[in-house]
Amino acid sequence: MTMSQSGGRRKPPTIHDVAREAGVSRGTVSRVLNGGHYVSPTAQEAVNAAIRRTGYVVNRHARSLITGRSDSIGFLLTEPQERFFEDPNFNVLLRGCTQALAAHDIPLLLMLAGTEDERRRITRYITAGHVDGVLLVSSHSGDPVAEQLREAGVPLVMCGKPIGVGSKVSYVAADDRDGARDMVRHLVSLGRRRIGVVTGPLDTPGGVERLAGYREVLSESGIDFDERLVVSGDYSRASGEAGAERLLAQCPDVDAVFVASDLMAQGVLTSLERAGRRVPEDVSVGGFDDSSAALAARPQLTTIRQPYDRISAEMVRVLLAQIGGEDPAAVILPTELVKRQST
Amino acid sequence: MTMSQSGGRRKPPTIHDVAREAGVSRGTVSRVLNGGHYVSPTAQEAVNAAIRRTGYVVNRHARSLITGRSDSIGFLLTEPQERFFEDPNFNVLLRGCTQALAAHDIPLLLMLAGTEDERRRITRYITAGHVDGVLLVSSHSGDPVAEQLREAGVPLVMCGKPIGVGSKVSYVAADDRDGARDMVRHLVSLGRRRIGVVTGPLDTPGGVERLAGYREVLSESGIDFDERLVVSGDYSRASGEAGAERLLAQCPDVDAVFVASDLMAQGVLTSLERAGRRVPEDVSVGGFDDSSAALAARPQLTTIRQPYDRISAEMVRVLLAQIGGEDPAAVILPTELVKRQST
DNA sequence: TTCTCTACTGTGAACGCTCACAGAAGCAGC
DNA sequence: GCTGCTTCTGTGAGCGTTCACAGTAGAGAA
Repeated sequence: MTMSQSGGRRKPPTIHDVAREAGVSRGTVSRVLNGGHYVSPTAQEAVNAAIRRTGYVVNRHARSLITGRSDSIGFLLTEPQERFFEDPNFNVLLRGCTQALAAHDIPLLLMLAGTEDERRRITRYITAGHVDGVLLVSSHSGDPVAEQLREAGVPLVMCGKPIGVGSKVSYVAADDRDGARDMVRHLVSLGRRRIGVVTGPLDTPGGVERLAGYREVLSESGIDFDERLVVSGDYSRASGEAGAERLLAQCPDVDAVFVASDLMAQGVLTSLERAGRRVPEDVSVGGFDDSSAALAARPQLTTIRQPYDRISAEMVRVLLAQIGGEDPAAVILPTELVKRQST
Repeated sequence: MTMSQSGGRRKPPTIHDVAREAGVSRGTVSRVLNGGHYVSPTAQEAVNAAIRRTGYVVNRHARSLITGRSDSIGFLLTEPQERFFEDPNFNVLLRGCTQALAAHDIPLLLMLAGTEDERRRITRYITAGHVDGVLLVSSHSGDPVAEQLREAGVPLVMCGKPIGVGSKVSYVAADDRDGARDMVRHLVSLGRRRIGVVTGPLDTPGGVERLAGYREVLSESGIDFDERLVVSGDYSRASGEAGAERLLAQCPDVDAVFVASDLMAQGVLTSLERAGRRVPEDVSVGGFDDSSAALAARPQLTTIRQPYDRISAEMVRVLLAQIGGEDPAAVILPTELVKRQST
């Protein structure tokens, strides 16, 4: 631990120093560092002891120079910054990914593409090979970035099912349709019959699937579909508020609302309160995500839990597999109904 | 643009290829890449053309290997993950820092230290020299990480004034005391006299300063200080809610509350509503931060705007200066009163 | 002329690592 | 004995840069 002497930074020990200290060659030290195959137990131990004594840490740049890997991955978010500021789901995902990557000793480079310029700059950075792979979060449908990265041969995993990209890109998503079914069945079981829905963007698979689940349950329950009960939003709180207002105007007899995100559901609660409707007595409200917004809402939201911890872990797993040469893969994870006060 | 051919990744062009293409030597290309001093206009142009033609991008690892710099910086957040999930201020800061760094073509490594183990792992990573400097966000007072990094000689800038660390560490902060004064003066100007306060953690300078500003205005306004009007929180929504409850129990005649963060103010609003107090008619509520929580709250919060865009820009500026050899610096930025519906 | 100075250019030597290869040692089978 | 195989180890080369240094050319001064 001679390293942590206060003051300036002295020159750190190299693999050479460790080799000398352990009485072996550079090659042997390198082999120990990279899995320890074809190394005698004696040498193994001597090297490990030398590493501890010298405080050696590998120089990642020297390694990368020769291996061609950067041993770092990018987390790319192509959303307007307002959404990043508002939606806590990103933070959960971000945290999950850093954690999963940390287990592999891989740093995460944060890339926020709020504007077109930034998108271009970041795409150039990535295709230049400065990261080994990319975790891409983008609900934004017409987003060309996925296609560009795929074409450039950059390993890529998306969060949520992509649209308009061939089957060649990996993704990890929750089972949107099934989650929606669970929620709407729950609302039906409470005796609700005039169930409104605030959808996500209908040019994204997530938005479409959640609406599809809603319709399925209506028909299996013998409830007629009424298109005036359907309004669409963009996952933002404001769009939830506006959506609920339209809903109330079109169908004053609405007795439940299935909202495609917790954040929009917060907005729905605001509108309902302003309109004098009590939740859950007059109107039941169901959210989607189980983000911190669900707990922050008054009343606390009944919602569909997306397993973000598993989603992020799977994203990392699939990405690393792909970097290791495996084919792209799609992973769908189950959701869960969480009952709270709003229904 | 021969690079972006679909399919596998071919070997990228090196500085050597560019040199050959431009009819100059490696050294000249390198000089052009690094500022272009001592290069003739002719050579300059030839090199730039060759770079464009070949699609050359510098290999950062090779550069780092020789310069000893990593040309990347770490954004370290030592907070429990619940806070990261709940508080949008982190996102604003994160966005600002990535943006400011992007202008220098420096990637940001995200480091989230939610647990003690992670803190250790990350500290080891940083002191190993894998980043050139660290942007540290930590309200957590007894946090040893700043001192450790300082001792290891790692360039460091903190967000918010640090406690318990010598004057040797840089920081950028908003003028907490002045902001608090503005808010409390505003409440006084509305005729409020029984002004409660929900403080931040009192083992942090931010928490202490905002309380100090409150007391100063009371005394300049000839209002007696009543310690039953003071409760302390930890910046979380829940602590705001609990704080307001205690406040109402201790001083039912409270007619205004100055809350040291917007998130806590949201909690305060919840408690006041439950207690049947109207905001702003019965009780005025003032927040602090001007985060997205202030706009999400009902009614929208009057608050003190912290200039997060400038804070992040200054953090990056100071950090880069320090990496360049300058001494640590402290920067205090002015705040601004933003009037909305809650007062 | 010759010398000095400035502006520019090329070259070899690193930087710290991994990888391929060559070799050594031990052991079995003929 | 030789051959082949396995397990282990050391060595040289090279990854793509930058940096220090040596050198060249041209201008101006002595």
